[in-house]
Amino acid sequence: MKISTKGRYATRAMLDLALHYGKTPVLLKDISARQDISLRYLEQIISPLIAAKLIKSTRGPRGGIALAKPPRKIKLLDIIQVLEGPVAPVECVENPGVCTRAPSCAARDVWTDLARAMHGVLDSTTLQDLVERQREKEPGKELLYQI
Amino acid sequence: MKISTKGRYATRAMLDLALHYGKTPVLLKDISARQDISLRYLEQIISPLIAAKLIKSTRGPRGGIALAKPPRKIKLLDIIQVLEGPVAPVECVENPGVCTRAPSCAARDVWTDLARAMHGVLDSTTLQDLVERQREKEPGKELLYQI
DNA sequence: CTATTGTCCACTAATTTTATAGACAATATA
DNA sequence: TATATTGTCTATAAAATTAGTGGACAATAG
Repeated sequence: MKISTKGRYATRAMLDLALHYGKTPVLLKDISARQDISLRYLEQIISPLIAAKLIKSTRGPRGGIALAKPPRKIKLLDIIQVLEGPVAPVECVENPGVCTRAPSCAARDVWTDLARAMHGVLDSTTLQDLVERQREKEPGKELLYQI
Repeated sequence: MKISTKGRYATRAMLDLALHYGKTPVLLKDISARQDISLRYLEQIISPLIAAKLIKSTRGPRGGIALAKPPRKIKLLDIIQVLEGPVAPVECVENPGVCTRAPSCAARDVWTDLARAMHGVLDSTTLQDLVERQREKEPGKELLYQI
């Protein structure tokens, strides 16, 4: 019942980008260092986020990556779905065809309730919410990044 | 973000037992057949449920297994926790020590919210609830089992 | 031209999941 | 008390997924 490192790292990387929103692009190398994620692995996590148009990238000197939209417009659900696939505890919730018992399965009802509850949280939390929580937790810390 | 077959099979097996609550013990072999779970694998799923005192078992002829308490007293959360461990999307929710950033990690707050939402559903659903839903879905079906 | 920065694809290691197999223990009942 | 019936324990293995590495390549600012 765990989220994988890809989903977790993606969330941290996106929060990192949100904290730098509106400034110059952020280097993968810097996210890698700040978030303790190997540069090579981080690439694989960023790539689908670019494909999903949540991140835009610029190559070459003074390049880097940045959020493609304001933090207020990006939900956690958007991020998690890109890296983890559909948010549901079992496949039959989204795709009843995978199990012949689905139509008469009471257990499946619970998995559906569970999926709804998870969506409720992830769909109502934006990167902006995380930015605000982060700034409460570490006031002043951001100056380090602005030098 | 999926629950494993152990958690799913355990839920189905427990619902099967709940549907037979108050009658003679149920054979592992019969659950295996009805729920399409290999007998050998089912054993491994039942065993921790016995250790957790959710199921009691009787060996020998006319033996079998049965719920240790009424379906109304068994929450889905009890079952899932036995087979899947703590219900949380990441380990740092339950055990902040595993990650040095935990105290100042805004992402962790979301995982905590998510864990709370999941608990909310699983803690408020009992086997009796599932029994009732199942009987609505398949009225009459149980006669097959009572012969 | 060249240093800088991101992109793509293949591969490998580690871990977890999903089982299978065999020997064993308890007990009802004939 | 012999025997068929039923659950129990431990080891092993196949398959899938997760997590991570590595090398060559592409774009671009200055």
